Amino acid sequence: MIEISNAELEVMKVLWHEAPLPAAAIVERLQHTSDWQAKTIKTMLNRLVQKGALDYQQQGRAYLYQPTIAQSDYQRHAGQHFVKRLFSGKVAPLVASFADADNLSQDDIAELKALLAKLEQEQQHD
Amino acid sequence: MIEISNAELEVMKVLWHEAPLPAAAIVERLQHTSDWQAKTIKTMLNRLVQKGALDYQQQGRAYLYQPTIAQSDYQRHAGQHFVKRLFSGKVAPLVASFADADNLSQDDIAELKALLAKLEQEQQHD
DNA sequence: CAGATTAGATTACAGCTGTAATCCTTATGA
DNA sequence: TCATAAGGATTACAGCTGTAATCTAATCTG
Repeated sequence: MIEISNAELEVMKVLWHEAPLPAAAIVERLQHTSDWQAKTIKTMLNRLVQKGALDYQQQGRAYLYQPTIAQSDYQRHAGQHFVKRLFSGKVAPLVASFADADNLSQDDIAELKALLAKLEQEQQHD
Repeated sequence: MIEISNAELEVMKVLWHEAPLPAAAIVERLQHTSDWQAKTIKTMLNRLVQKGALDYQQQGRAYLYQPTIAQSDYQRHAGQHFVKRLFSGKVAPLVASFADADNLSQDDIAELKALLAKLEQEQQHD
């Protein structure tokens, strides 16, 4: 899987939210949430294209960029990788660490319960 | 929080498992699970000391290394950080992505259910 | 048409990382 | 005692990353 650095990820997020976009639009969106220079963002667009995480179509003189990887695919992959690295591949201890950090709201708990219920449901139908 | 790189983390894991240890013992343990040269491992010990993730006591001519950070603290911190970066801080979607990847065993599901039950229990007592 | 602006391409440069090798000092075995 | 081994300290070096600046070609503007 393609390795995407921290800064590059911010660019990917913009395009996962809306694509394709020209560089100018990406720059504009990122300047709301970061203090990167336009040149910096261009560099990252270049690197992401070189890595194969983005591709583009030419539109006039400019490019329209878009992701080659779905956000959900990237999230799934990176999640597996992270949890393997730090939690021996088990997600439950990570959730427990969120609880320890008081970072599980009532909503989060409800969401997890619903998810587990759904999984058991599916289990029944196997 | 101290940044620990991938390779450095493998060294930390050895010492989280057992500490303090002299470099020789760390090298010996890592050579079972990696193909790093002893010199490479020494470099990482050095860097980890410089970063403040390890400290040591001198024992004769050698050092006895030990972590300055508990594994659970590092896990909690890194977990928060990762989930914030990729899942907007919500852990439930990460768990869902594990389910999508068929990476939630019956045991994992049971563990999560137990955890949620315990959290609700605690909730009652607030 | 000439100068200014703009798009992307190329270059820059320091710090971190992976992966060692070399250096220096001290202990140790022949 | 003398060479060697063993510890740690220092140095190496390429690739990745963050953060741009410069270069070049095209376009817009007056």
